[in-house]
Order: sequence, then structure tokens, then C-alpha cells
Amino acid sequence: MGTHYKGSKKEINSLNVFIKLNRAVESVNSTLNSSLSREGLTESQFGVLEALFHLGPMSQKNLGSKILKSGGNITMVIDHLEKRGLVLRRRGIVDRRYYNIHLTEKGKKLVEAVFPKQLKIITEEIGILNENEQYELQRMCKLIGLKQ
Amino acid sequence: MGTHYKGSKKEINSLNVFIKLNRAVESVNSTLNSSLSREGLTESQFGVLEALFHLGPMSQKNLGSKILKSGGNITMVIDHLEKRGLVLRRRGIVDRRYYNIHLTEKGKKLVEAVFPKQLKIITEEIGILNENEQYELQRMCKLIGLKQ
DNA sequence: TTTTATTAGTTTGATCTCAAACTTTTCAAC
DNA sequence: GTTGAAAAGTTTGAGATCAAACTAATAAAA
Repeated sequence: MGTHYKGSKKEINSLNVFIKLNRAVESVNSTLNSSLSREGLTESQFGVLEALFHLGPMSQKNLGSKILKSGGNITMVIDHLEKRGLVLRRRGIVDRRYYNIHLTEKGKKLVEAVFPKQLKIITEEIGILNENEQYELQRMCKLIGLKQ
Repeated sequence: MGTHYKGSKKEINSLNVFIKLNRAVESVNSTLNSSLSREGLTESQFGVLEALFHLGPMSQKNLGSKILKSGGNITMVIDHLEKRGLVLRRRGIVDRRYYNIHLTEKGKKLVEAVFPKQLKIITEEIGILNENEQYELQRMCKLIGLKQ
């Protein structure tokens, strides 16, 4: 949303805050995505790899709820990752409706190479704020995201 | 990015802050987009309509830089809006490379109906924070988005 | 004035994304 | 056991998105 609009003072202030909030997030994400695309990864693909790396094998359903993407989308993301040999699908033995998605050795190595770079970008961007500011920012964000 | 990872304390803190920041923005945007989709509008479509409404007619190039989307994308967004009779293209008279994109009466009415709803959602979400908190949040966001 | 470079917009190809309809498998109720 | 509901995953259709190659119009340089 742009910055020229009509409304009460409270509305105008809220909108300005929200616009700044959006821009800050977009700015960091854009840097993160540029870095990922150099490795041939999309945000969702990296999200899946990173979840598997830090949390271990899980179903597509679970991956979907971790990275906040729809089921149909996860199918496609896993398809791509599987073709590149970064993950593999194993049918559940007890319950054959599930897949267990596993990170391959190749996938693990890729995360180990990429994750620190992502972390570095985030740390540099957020590191502009001092410790207390970071605490306050986090506290406020929790309030805003509270509803869901 | 998930919440289980390795790194220094500074890295871990930064990552946590960034995750909360992302979630807060995603939460609000998701509510906003649900509301828009009830009107048959996407985020980009509304972004274009809103820019035209508040800033007046402008070229596709300008619209692209306002809503941070690529040129090819704007072509498609305008195509859709034009088909629905919400905007129209007028070739520049002085410089025939440009279009001037205009909001139609129908488009204007739609913005007048939709914009207050969007503003209400944002005001409710951001309004959880008091005036000082909002000021601080905005100040910090400006620091984070500084690079570009 | 002819050539060259730049600019606005379009097209193309690849991928992402969602919602909705669909298949397969499991589990619960009868 | 058969039937029906629910759950995991797939497919489909529509639109979003980008980068890169392209066309048309203009401006600058020779």
C-alpha cells in the first residue's frame, strides 16, 4: 500500500508502521532469495531442506505446516528436490498414506553450505539493532502475529 | 527458517527476531489477502488500483516501481484489470512508448469499497501496540530496510 | 541524416502458488 | 465384513512472478 491515503490519525499511523514493517521484511527476504537463487534454490525449497536438516525426516503434510505452504505446493517442491537428489520419499510402513521425506547426503551437504550464508545475511541485517531493541522488536512482533 | 539451528548467540538471537518479524508480516498479509480475494482481487491488482487511486494516472514502468514488481508482471496485471474494466491504457501523445494507465469509474468505486476494509484490518492489527511502541517499531524497521 | 543506444512495454519459458477436485489408504461405525 | 468418513498426497486450472529475448519509439552521436 502506498503512503497517500485518507483516514483518521490512528489509521494513518498504523498504515505507516505496517508499510515500514513490510519493507524491512521484503528487503531482507530479497537479499536472502538472491543468495539462494545463486545455489539454484527457491525459498520454499530451502525451507523444506532446512526443516528436514534441523528437525529430521517428516511427512509432506508436516513440511507444509512448517513452511506454511499448501499440500499441492509441497508435492511440487518435493518433486523438484527429489529430481535433484536432495531428498527422497519413503512410503510409511505402518501407514501407507504417508511419505517420510528424508534428506540425502547431497541435500545435507547443500544445507551445510547454504545455511551459514543465510544466517550471516540475517545476522548482519538484524545486528543493526542492539540487544534491547531486538528484544523489543521480537516482543512487538509476537503481539501482532498473535491472532493465529 | 525454523527455530532449531546451530550458531553463535548473536546469530541465534538475530534469527529468532527475524522469524518473528516474518511471521507478524505474514499473519497480517494473509488476513489482507483473504479479504482481497473475496473481492476477486490479488495483492498486486489491488496495489495497482490503490496506487492509481492515490497518486493518479501513471505509466506501467512507474507502477512497477511502486509495487515492486517486474515489467512483464505489470503487463499481465494490467491486462487482467483492463479486461475487468477497472483500468484503461492510453498511449502517451508526446511519447508513444508510454501508456498512461487510468482508473475507470468502476475501478475507483472498487477501491473506495475495498481500501477502508484493508485499512481496518491493518489498524486493528497494528493498534495492539501503543503510540510509542508504534514509533519505535517504525524506527527499527527503517534501520533494517536501510540498505536499499 | 544515418547509426546507435536507450527506454517502455510485450512475449516466452520456467517455476511458484492456491483452491478444488481427485485417488489411495486407513479407521470407525454399523 | 461392508460402508462411510477422514486423512495424505496428487492433479488440474488459473494466476503470479521473474529473467531474458524481443518490438517499437525516441534520443543522442557520428
